[in-house]
Amino acid sequence: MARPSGFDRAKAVETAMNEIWKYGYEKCSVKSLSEILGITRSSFYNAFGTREALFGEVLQLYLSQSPDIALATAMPEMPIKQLFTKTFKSACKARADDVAGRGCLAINSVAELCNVDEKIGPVLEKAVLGSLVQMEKLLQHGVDQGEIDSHIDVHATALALQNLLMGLNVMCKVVRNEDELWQATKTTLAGLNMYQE
Amino acid sequence: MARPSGFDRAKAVETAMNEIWKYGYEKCSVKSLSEILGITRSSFYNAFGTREALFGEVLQLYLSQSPDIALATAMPEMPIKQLFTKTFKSACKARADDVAGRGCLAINSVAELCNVDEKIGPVLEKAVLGSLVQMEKLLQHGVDQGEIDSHIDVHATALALQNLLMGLNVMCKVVRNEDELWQATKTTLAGLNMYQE
DNA sequence: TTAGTTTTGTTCATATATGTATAAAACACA
DNA sequence: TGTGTTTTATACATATATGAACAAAACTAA
Repeated sequence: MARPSGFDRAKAVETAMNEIWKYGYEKCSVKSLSEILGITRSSFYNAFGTREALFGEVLQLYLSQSPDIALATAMPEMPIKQLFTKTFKSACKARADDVAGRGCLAINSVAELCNVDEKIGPVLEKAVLGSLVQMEKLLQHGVDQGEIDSHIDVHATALALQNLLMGLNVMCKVVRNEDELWQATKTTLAGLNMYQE
Repeated sequence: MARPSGFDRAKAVETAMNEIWKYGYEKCSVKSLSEILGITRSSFYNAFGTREALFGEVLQLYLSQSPDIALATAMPEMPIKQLFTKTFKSACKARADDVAGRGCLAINSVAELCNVDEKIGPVLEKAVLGSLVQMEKLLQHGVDQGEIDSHIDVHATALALQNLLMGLNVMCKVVRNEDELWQATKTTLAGLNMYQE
């Protein structure tokens, strides 16, 4: 028994995501976000609490549909090298396909907010380190399966792959062409002996 | 025959650089910058014209003293692989040594402003693409000298190296440890067959 | 010392920003 | 049809933001 909200909260988060993705967190004030969502600041504060809290929701939504979400699979069906190859390739495509050249919301935010914003910084850090751990797990799985050479340094290779992914997500802001993004990525993947169509 | 400035302009640019490096461009308003420089906004506008113009000067200063400036050498004395190895290693050290974890001002700005700010975006883009071209030149030089295998794809390798550099400059915001940064970098460099102590 | 020029201080104008407080409206359920 | 709860609207308070305009101060070189 309460008055229902006059707008779709889930859609609002998605709209906010696209706005923050395009312009960055700092540029998106409560005022500007409220205007784009078509609600008053009053409703904004009521629905989301703070801008920072909304960002948390936005980040979760973003991560759940980012191009590299495929790597989050607990136990992949595919061979690991194929999984990496396929995922990185589709990331290149996704980045190049974005005509606005927004890059990666998460990585943009890391660059903008890590070691700057006391609240959001650690959240982003955790996401990156989580991805790194996952890379390591996948590699170890590949080693265990006999697919990947057991002599490799799993941790170092995971760091290299994470670095490749982050680099790609910045590079794509400048290199807008899928072929070149893929050339950079494929060359590195192959060098790490992780390339397999 | 004119009243001299009451502050050191060059030092002011350096102070502004450190401020923007730490907090990012958008967070540094003319008001906050003026306060840190110890001048009035009036003097700020008089001395620098606009915030954007100041950023141009800041970027130039930053680039002239960034860890990877060594790559800008027209004709290096050192073997190319050694040059890459040494430069990337010192970049890892510089990033890890920064207790504030500011990362790279240029890359932070690329993430923040490319495809967002109409004026500054293209300037940053040009800097990145310039660096890429320089990578390619160095590689070609290495090939010409017989140091580097002539079968490599010079363009693709340059893209991979540029990607490595950009990745490192974001990674370092989260991975604050020199050893791990270097592991990531060394592994990739070695994979690209560009590692040589 | 004065004339010319630049720097600096102050004010004006307008817009944005965050967050709170209070009142009005709208709805669901009993 | 009330009643209670939440949403939405409006207002308040305060701080920041940009940039222009104009006056005052400070300096140099003739």
